[in-house]
Amino acid sequence: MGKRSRFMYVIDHVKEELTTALAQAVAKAVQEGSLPEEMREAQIQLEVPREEAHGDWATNLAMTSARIARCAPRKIAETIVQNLDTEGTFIDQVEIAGPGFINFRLRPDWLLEVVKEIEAKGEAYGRRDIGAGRKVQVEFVSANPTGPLHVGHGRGAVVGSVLSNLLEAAGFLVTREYYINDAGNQIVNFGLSLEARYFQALGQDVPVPEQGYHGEDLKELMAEVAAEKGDFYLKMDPEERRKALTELALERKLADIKRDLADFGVTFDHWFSESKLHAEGAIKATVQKLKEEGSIYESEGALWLKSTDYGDDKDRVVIRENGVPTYLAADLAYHKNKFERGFDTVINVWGADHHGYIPRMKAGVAALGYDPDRLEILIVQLVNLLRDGEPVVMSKRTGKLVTLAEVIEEVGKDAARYFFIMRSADSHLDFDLSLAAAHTEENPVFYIQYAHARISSILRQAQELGQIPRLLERKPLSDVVDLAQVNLSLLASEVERALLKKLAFWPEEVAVAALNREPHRIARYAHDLAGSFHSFYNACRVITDDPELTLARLFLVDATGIVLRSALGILGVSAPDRM
RNA sequence: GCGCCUGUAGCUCAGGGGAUAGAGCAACGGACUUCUAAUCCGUGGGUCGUAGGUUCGAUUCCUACCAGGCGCGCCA
Repeated sequence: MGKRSRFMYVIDHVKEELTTALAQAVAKAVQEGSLPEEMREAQIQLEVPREEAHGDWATNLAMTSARIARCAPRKIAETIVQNLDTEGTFIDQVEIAGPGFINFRLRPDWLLEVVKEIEAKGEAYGRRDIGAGRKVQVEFVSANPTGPLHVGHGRGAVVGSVLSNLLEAAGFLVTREYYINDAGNQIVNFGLSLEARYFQALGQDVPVPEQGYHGEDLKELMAEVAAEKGDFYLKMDPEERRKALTELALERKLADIKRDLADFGVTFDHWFSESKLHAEGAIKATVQKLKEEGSIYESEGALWLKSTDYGDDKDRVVIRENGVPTYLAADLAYHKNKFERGFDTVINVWGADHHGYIPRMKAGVAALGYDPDRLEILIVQLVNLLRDGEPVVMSKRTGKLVTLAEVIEEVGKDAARYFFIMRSADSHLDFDLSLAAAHTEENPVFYIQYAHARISSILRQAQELGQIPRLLERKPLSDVVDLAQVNLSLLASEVERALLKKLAFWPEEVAVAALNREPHRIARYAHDLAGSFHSFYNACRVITDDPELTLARLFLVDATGIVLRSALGILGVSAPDRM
């Protein structure tokens, strides 16, 4: 039952039964001549009706095929229903309603299978093989190492990290990558800024260049360097000096970034250096390849990519008049490198301020001979930082933003991660620091975590009272209690069934979220599941003097805990045992 | 001017070609001798930005317009 494949769940089994039954009914009706031949082509769509009264599942098949069958929807529905064979399936009742919906009600025991499945699979319940082992690279954050991470980077970091976890759960082989922009013009400016700060630290009045980096962090860093090394760099050749200072600063800034991200639960498999592309001649090779493809021309002394051939609205410079490659050139070399590494799909998580860059990047990939659909770009809208409902803008004259480290410090890792992922990526996010930091009331993170703490608490008490044997932390209850001896059909109340149904849909949720690249769905699911659990908790006492009922409910509680941990695990939010 | 995102309850947002549009917060009224009240139950609250179009059916898709955000470099 639902166990044909490792990744086929009760929910999939039910959907398949419905689809098969409908398809066979249509085929039979066509054969009898009561429906026209064209009906065989009809697509079968299943949906979960909003209204409980409309059953567990419904299909609009009769309505969508009314035109093709040249017949009134309700008439078609009747014909289909007459030919429906539900023998041996979970389908219990079928009715025609409204303009021609066919509504299905399932046998109540289908939900009990879900408990068995969750107990059998543990936290693997919900895993999918829709990725089928295909290799996906997710590139995210990739903030310039010339300054600290700020709040804006936080959202991209969480979206990328949760999306990666989600894709892994869906059966993709995921590589998480950070592209370090440690070359090019900005690094020249970075070096000049460092040099100026260094001189300043030694008491010389040298201004930071207009185009340079004015942040306090560099001032502090160079003050440290001056304190450690004194005037060591002063006597060096200026070019050597800037190079040395740049290398030292990049190393330290990158270490800071890695630490901040690690504190945020964000890790990477690869840190990819742009400078490596320059050093290895990859940029030259990429431009050469584009030339061979006929996508490069010369004009005004520069080399241009004919990106308009691939849908961009203007052509783009790749090699400047002065011979220096543009950022785009490096990025094209980088993406060529990605595809050469064998990724089937490459996903870039970008801030909304970079969305204008998409057409030229896609064009470049196409010009290099790769299918541009293999490059997906997930745009994450910008974050409005608030405190008590009031905007928190620039903090100082230099335009210094609130750093990610400060936010984590103020609201904690779990709350920060949840707030960054709770809205869809294309919605502009209001992040209210005071709300996220609130350890009481209206904080959704604690609402979810509290549900998990309650679950742990119940299981703890059941053990202390001797209702169940000692259980290893976070192991399924079925490890110590024989589930076959438990009467799960006692889980029959409305709240219990609502909770079971929520659990049944977890694999479906993982699939939909992964396919649509919508990690925020997992946050919503976790919140909904916690809500279903809280309602159950308040309506049903778990530990009672009725051992049979107690055991059945303990399994429901345990199964909820397992799924809640899976969802929180994907979100990278902790699941506490007490609060 | 052109492009991308957004416009849904007082606020923040889900949802989505279907049957009576949802959640959280805020407001109001209830529930702790019982496994954690960081919880639950109930009430009120909506021309789904505006106008057209496609469709058996549009809040959802298309077009135009209005409003907000972001972007339109031989910057990254």
